[in-house]
Amino acid sequence: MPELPEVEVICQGLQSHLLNQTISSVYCSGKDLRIPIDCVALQTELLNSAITSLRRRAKYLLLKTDNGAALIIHLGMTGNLGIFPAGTALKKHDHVCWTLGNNTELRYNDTRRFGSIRLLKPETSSSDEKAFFAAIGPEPLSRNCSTAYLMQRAVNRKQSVKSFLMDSHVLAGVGNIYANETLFKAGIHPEQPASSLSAKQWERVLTVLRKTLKHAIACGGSTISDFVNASGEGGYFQMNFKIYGKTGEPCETCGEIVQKKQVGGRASFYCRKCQPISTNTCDER
DNA sequence: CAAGTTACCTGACGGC
DNA sequence: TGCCGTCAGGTAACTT
Repeated sequence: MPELPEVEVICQGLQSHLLNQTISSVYCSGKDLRIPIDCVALQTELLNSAITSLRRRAKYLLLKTDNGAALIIHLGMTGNLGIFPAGTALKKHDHVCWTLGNNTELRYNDTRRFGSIRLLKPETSSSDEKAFFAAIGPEPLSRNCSTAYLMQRAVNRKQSVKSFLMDSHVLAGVGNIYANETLFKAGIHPEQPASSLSAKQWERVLTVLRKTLKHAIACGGSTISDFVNASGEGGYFQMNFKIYGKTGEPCETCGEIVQKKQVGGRASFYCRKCQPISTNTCDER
């Protein structure tokens, strides 16, 4: 479910509920996520420490406590974090629950268990954090992501531009929905090789991507099936989808029927007229 | 080494 | 009603 905008919305929504709260107990369902959960370690490292910060990097949430420990949380496809009154009934697929000092609980719910919760111990959390995030590409909304950077990374890459945009080692936080939307608005076919885009096209991709991500964050993210923010409210950016999930419908721009095709193993939606497969070799480069 | 494929897991949906 | 196949927002290990 969650791509950069959804994780950002959750992060912002949780801030006021979590900051300065002391963790008084930790519950685990016993089922593992994508990586095993060490419940004993979660208890020993976090108990009676206070949450000092929460921020997003890529699709990860980084939560730090005053004893120097940290959690790196990923929501996978169906993960979510929410605040609930302490003691109320757990829901199906609630896998980790942190009781906080103000009589509330932070709960991690994840139907498919594709998410992950990594615990960084106080002694090594700083270097572990750096190492973990070093492998991930720059934030598309930050200044250190530029047209020049994307062009340079795309040199000699025969891979489709869509897979390239979704590669977390290249760019942080871009998933299937926003890759589809961005390429539609930029007028670029998802299967065009990354190395074949002109400077002008890369500029358009980055501009459109940033605009789309910001718009989605402002809308509270996209709700497909079950996404909700920390207060249990869905986002409404899905109302603004131009191409994602529109198979068989007329293109909003030109009326051509929207196509669906697997690209890099992921469902890809595009308009044949608005996103022509360009074999531009030298003219625009 | 780059790029494509598969596995991880549950649930919703459509066809029969 | 139910059984079966297909599909789903992500990531990383594996294969080619």
